[in-house]
This record gives sequence, structure tokens and C-alpha cells, in this order.
Amino acid sequence: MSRSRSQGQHAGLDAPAILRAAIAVTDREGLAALSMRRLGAELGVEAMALYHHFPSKAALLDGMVEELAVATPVPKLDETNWQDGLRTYTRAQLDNVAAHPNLVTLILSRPAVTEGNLRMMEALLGSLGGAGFAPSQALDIVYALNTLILVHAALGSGAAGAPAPHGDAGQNSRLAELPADRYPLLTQAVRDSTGRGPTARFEFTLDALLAGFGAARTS
Amino acid sequence: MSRSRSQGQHAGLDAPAILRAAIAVTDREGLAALSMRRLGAELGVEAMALYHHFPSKAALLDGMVEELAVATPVPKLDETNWQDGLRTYTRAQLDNVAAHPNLVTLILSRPAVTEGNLRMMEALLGSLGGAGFAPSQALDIVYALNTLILVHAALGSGAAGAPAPHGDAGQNSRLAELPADRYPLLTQAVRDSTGRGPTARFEFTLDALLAGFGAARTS
DNA sequence: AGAATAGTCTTACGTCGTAAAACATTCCAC
DNA sequence: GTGGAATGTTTTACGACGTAAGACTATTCT
Repeated sequence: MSRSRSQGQHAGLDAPAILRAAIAVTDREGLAALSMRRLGAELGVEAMALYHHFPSKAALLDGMVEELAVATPVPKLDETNWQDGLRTYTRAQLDNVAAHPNLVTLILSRPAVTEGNLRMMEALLGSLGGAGFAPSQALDIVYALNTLILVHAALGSGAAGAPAPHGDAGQNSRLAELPADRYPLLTQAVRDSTGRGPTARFEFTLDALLAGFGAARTS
Repeated sequence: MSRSRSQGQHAGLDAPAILRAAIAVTDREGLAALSMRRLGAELGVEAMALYHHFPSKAALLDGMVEELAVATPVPKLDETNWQDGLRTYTRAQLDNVAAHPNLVTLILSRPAVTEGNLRMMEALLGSLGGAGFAPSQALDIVYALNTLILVHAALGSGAAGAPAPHGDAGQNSRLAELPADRYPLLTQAVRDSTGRGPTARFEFTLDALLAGFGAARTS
């Protein structure tokens, strides 16, 4: 094929550009569609070219996770504003993650203890320390909030009405149209919930957690 | 190869036996090792034989998820005992899930709105209704607790010291031996936490959530 | 200019999920 | 009993996957 770039010519790839393309492909077509060949095609390059910037696909996936994890700036907290600060931070992280629903599974599937993640964690513990929390307490808090964000995003906004997971396979059964006669309570719960806006369940749990943190702080 | 069963002879497979074998293989060798061929070999059968009991690998995976989700019996709750009942139930589910760490990623990666899951959900909403929670509130609660269980299990008991994820790829960096000079707070948090036992962080978040539920119930 | 280096491509291997069809066994109506 | 029909298993095959090995070219350094 007559391409505009002949063999050996550099394609101008670098790690950030590859990560951006990988996230774009995953957003558009799902995690299952993210193969090295597919990603190469997205960038006008053969699959093996990518291995000069990432040693393996696993490393690339870790990079994607870190990209998302680090995107939200760490808030500055003190004794007076920590609840609001954490609330804002958690909401921002949720927005961030929810903007890439196809990445949630990925995030959950890898520890991703990378440079950037560790730095962010350290900064968060420092900020929470300023609000009066000991490091191990702060770690509890960060984990609880991450829990909330990830699972809320994983399950989708609706009551298990997950947003068509991504072309993973043939499990597209939505919760919206389940038989009301067999699951009356579930049906009603789903109906009631849809009226409350997509983040009501998230906010409910967030409030519960923040209240619990406050109690733990004084004890 | 002279096998004891010639072509066409039934191997005595059925769906539950296949599910058990699939879970066993995954427990032992990780999710990545669970291929149809490998699973067939485990049962003394070719891969394609499994397709008479499950239409696709996805269906088999959904079956595995349901098997775990349904294992814990739904507690009977009323106005006086719901906090203790939920605590016990949530701990039991955690034990259940934690006994199969290699399945956690799987659970998180599929909605799994299957027959058994829906029935269990309906029963839970009924029980929470007896404790004074409206269906949509009950759904909030169930989701929050599932969140807690799954992410706690996903991240491992320790502070990101995940239990060697499973042979997924080359990301085995433990959090135990990170450079203390660069991440002093994180290091201290991890050290402090290890003394508290593996479920302390889980119990912390669980208490926070239950307290929050109580507040939401009266309001 | 010549050598080293870095980025890309080609080829190849062993794996995967599963469609299609051949084949053996069991079951049921007669 | 006997002859389909139904059921379960194997065989074979196809197109994807991640990536190792090595060829090739463009750039950079001396």
C-alpha cells in the first residue's frame, strides 16, 4: 500500500499520545476492542511500534489507569472545611471516572501502584493530616471514597441498569424492563430512583460516609 | 491416546459441575487461565463439549458470578435488629467473596442480572422493608454494601498490598516495600494499618455506612 | 563520513473463542 | 425389538489475540 510514510520513518509517537489514543478507543468501542493492532491502526502504525513506548500491554493499561487517577487535583483540607472539600473532590473524581465508563473495569482490575498514583496518595494523606486525621485513618477514608466512586461508576447511575457494559459479550439484559409481577419491590425501587436523578444514590452514600468519618475523627 | 471413554460417550457433565470446576480452576490458577480448553481438560473433555451446557463463555462467567452472589442467605431484618443483621450479612458476603479473590475482577466486570441475582435482590428489599426502609432506600443500601464488599476484596485487605493479583501480567509491585523517604505518610499508614488486622478498614467503612443508613431512615 | 541508536515493519508462533459438521450414544414411539 | 430423533462429544477450521525475533531505515553523535 502506498502510505505517506515509508518504513523506518518515525511516526511521531510518544507515550502520552498513545495513552490518549488508547483511552479514546476504549471510550468509543469498549475495553475488549483495545488490542495492540487496533490501537496501532488508530495511530497509523503497526502494533509492534507501540512496544518501543510500553514494554507490554499491561504497562499500557497501567498507564491508562494512572492517567485517570491523577487527573483530579488533590484538595487542601483543614479542620473546618474537610467535609466539603472531600465532597467536592469525590464528586470531581466521580465525574472524571464516569466520563470513561469503559475504563472502570480496568481500574478495578489492576492495583496500579505506579509512580503517579503513589505521589497522589501521599499528597492526599498530607492534606487529610492537616484536617486532623492520622495517616492510617486517612488511608481508610481514601479507600472508602474510592470504593464509592468506583462501584458507583461500575454499576452505572441506575439501579443495575448498567450502561450496556461494552461489547464484551451477549449480556445486554437491562434492568429497566424486568417483569414487575415477579420483582415488585425491585421494580418500584428502580422506578422511584429514576425520578431522583442519577447521582442521588451516590450522594446518599457519600453523606453516610462523611458522617461516619466525622465520628471516627473525634473518637 | 487410549482414554476410558470413546467418542460420543457422555461424560456426565452438567451446568453445576462445570461451574464448580470453573471456579476451582480460577481459584487455583487465576482468571486468565480459565479458557474453554483448559476447563474442558479439567473435566476430561474437549472444549466444545461445554457449549452444550452454556451457550458461550460469557454465559458461563455469568453463572460463576451468580453462584457466588447467591451463596449468602438473605437475613430477616426488623426495626430493632437491622444494623446487626446487615453487619453480619455483609461480613458473610465479604468472607464469601474473599475466599475467591480471583473472581472479584469477574464480579466487577459484569452486571450479571440473572434469575438468581434478581430473586436475591427482591428478597433483600423485602427484608429491608420489614426494617422500615422504602424500596429505593433499600436499593441504595444494598448497593452501598456491595460497593464496600467488592472494592475491599478487589483492593485486597492491605493498603493496596493486593494479594498478588493473579497471573494477569507483570504487575506484582507490592506496597509493603516502598521507599519510606519518598512516601513517609503512606509508609506510616501502611505500617499502622497492618497492626490492626486485615478487616479493620472494612469495619471502619461498614460502621460509617450503617450510621449513615440510620440517619437516612429517620429523616 | 562512519558508527551507534532509536523507531518502525515484517514475519512467525502459540494461544484464544467458537462455527460447522461428523459421529456415537441414549431415548422413545411403534 | 427397531428405526428415527434427540443429545452429547469430538474434529476440524478460522480469524483474532499478545508478542519474540530480526530486518530495515532515519536520525543523532563523534
